[in-house]
Amino acid sequence: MAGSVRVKVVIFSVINQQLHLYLPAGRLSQLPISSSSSLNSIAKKIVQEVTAEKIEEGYLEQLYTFSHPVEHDTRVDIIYFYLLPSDQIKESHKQSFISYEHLSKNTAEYSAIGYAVQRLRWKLEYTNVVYSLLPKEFTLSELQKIYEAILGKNLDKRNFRRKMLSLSLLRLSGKQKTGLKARPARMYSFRHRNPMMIKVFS
Amino acid sequence: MAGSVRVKVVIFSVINQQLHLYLPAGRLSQLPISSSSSLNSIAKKIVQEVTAEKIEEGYLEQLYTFSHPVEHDTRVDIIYFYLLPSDQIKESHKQSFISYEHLSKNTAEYSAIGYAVQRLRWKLEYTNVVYSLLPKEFTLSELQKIYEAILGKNLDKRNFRRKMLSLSLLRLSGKQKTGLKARPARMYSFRHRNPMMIKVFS
DNA sequence: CCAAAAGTGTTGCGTATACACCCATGG
DNA sequence: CCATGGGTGTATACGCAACACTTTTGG
Repeated sequence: MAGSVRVKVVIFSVINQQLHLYLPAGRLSQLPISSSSSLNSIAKKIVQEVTAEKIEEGYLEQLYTFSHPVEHDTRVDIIYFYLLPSDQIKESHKQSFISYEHLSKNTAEYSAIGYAVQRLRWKLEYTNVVYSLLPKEFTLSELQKIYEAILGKNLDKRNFRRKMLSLSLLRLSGKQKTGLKARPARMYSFRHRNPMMIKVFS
Repeated sequence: MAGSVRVKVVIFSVINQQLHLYLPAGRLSQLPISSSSSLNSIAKKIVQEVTAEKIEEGYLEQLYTFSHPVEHDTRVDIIYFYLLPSDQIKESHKQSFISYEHLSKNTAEYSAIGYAVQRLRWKLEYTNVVYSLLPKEFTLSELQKIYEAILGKNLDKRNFRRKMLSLSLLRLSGKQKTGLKARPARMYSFRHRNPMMIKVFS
C-alpha cells in the first residue's frame, strides 16, 4: 500500500516572448490526492488558483508518474502540465512565474521540468495546442514569437507564415493591431480551440 | 489520501506475424504497490513472471496513470507497457497471449489497451525500440513483418529495405537463413540495443 | 522445372529550406 | 524622412511513394 499520492502541475506561459513557469516559493504547485476525486479534477483545482477566469482556455495533459522512497514507504507524484495564455494569469501570481532560461539547474524538480519542456516542444510540433497560449486574437508575428520562445530557435518569417496559413487553422478576424510605430498587422483567431493532431513543424 | 495504488503492465509480443498481448484469465497483469519499492521495479517484477530469461531484451515504458472512484475512495492504476521477443516467453504462459485483432471490444481495460497500441505504433515510427521484439539475428523480411503487424498495414519491400539500411541501425551478421524452400536470406542484427529517437517512418 | 521468397533502381511529386526587398505607419 | 515591424515569391534540395523483374534455393 503506497503512502502519499500527490498531484503536481507545471504551469507554462509565454511572457515577454520567453517561456515561463509557475514556481511559487520555489516549488511546483501541488495538492495531495483527496478521496474520491479524479486526478484531472485535482489538477484543474491547482490551476484554478492561478488563473483569472474559469479555465477553458488552457490545455491540461498528464506528463508522468514518479515514485520515490520516503522513510519506510513510497511516495507517488503524478505530474501534469498546463498551458496558460499570459493574459489569464491572476495579477497576484504574476511574480511567481520564472523564466525557464534563467532557471537554476538545481531547482527542486528540475528534471521533471526539463521533461515537461521536451513534451511541450513536441506538442507544438505535432498538434495545434499553441492556441492555449494565445489570446483570442493575435498577429502572425505574435504567434511566431510563441513558437520561437518554446522551440528555442528563430524561424524564417516567410516560411512560417506560408506554413501556418496552409494548415487552415487560422481565420482572419478583420481587426488590425495598430498603435505601434509601424505598419498595422492583420489579426487572426483559431478556427478551433480544441486539441487536434496536426503536423506543424518537422 | 488515496486508497489503493497498483501497477499494471500491458505485455506485447509479435507471434505468428500478429500483435499479441498477455491477458491471463482475461485481466492485465498487475500488482499492488508495495512499500518502498519503485514503480519501475514493480513493473519489472510483473514482467519477470512471464519471461524465460532475466529481462534485458525487452523494453519497458510508463503509459498513463488512471484514477477511478471506488467506494468512498480513489483507486490509482499506473499502466506500463512492455515489448517482448516471442522467443523469450515462458512456455507455460504462451497460451495466455491473445491476438489484438481478435480482442473483444468489451474486454476489461479495452480502452487502456487501445491507447497502449497507439503509443506502440508511435514508438515504432519514431524510435528504434523494435529491436526489443526481435531475436538477436533476423532477416529484413522478418523485421518488415513486425512493422506490418503493429502498424496494421502492408509496406513496400523496396522502400522498406532502403529506409532501414539507410538508418544504419543494422549490421550484417554474416549468417544466412536457409532451410525454407526459397532463396536464403541474409541475417542482420542491431548495432545498438538501447532506445534512441530516430525517425523511421512518417 | 516449378513454387517460394530474396533481392534490386528509377522516376515523379510534394514538402522544406534558403534568401531580400518593398510597404504602411508613428513620431 | 526615418525607424519599425508587416508583408510577399522563387529556386533548389530532399525525402517519400509508386512500381516489376531477376535470382536462388528446395522439392
